[in-house]
Amino acid sequence: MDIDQISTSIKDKGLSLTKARKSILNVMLTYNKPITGPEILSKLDGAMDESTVYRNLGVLEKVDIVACLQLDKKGVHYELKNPKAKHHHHHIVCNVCNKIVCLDICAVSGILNTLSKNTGFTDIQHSLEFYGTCKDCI
Amino acid sequence: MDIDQISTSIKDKGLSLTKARKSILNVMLTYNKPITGPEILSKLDGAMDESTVYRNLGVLEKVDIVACLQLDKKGVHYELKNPKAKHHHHHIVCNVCNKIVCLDICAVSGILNTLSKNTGFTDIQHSLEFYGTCKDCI
DNA sequence: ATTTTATTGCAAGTGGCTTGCAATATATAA
DNA sequence: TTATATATTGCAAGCCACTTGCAATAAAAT
Repeated sequence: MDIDQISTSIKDKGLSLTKARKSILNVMLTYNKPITGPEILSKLDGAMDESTVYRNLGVLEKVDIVACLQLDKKGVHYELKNPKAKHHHHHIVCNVCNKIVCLDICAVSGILNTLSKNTGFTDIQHSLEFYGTCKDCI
Repeated sequence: MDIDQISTSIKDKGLSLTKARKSILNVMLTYNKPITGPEILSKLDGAMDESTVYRNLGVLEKVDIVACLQLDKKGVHYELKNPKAKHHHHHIVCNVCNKIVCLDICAVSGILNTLSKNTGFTDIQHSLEFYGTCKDCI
């Protein structure tokens, strides 16, 4: 995934391709794993106002270019969604160094029908995150 | 579970049984599902300082009397842990009315060994929450 | 090139906690 | 039971991660 693909995607969604949006997306591309708002801000190093960053994360989330995830005590993280591949995935986070690893398994989707039958809930999504100690931190 | 059981549990853990702690726990017992800090404060209606509430939630969490969970955009929630029964469980939250239902299934524990083998992480915990539309909100 | 519409920066504000500290309540020892 | 030690509380202030209103500016449409 590169900035041109994403630029195209942005225009496809009917959004303007602004300098601010390009910078934010470049930071996220370079970082290449879930990143927090404050981390983005610090990488931009004053080049852009806080409100602009958060407003853009909001619109990019709404048009499905970025996803937003809560990593328990580690707080809100944003990550680029891959428009081609299936995006649904989970993470495992090191409790010591906060390293985040994306996983390609989802053990949960199989039970959604049962869950829906048992609870009466419909249109069910889920969030599943793992925490532990990575091998560098033992 | 009642306030006397919890009081005993508090003393067992070497904590003082103060008026503040009793009030907070009573609110949580009455509410009987995950509750946020601001919700607790509002039910206490000025009877106690904010800092006292959060400090106590912190110590009660540390001694495993309450658990703290992140419900994505719904924020941090606290719930009483049941000292007798196994406490590990997950929730399903209505996106419309925010109703929270506790579940007794965990589809995930089975894969922890595989996950550990694949990632090298050890001591793995997980958080798994479901979101959807409950049948009252369709 | 000009108008329309969307986006930005600035400044101020908000919500959900957290911290330092002196006053007070609870526990322990006498 | 009272005195001393320790833990907890309220208050005031502060902090972090956003959010909002608004006028200035940039991007898109004509």
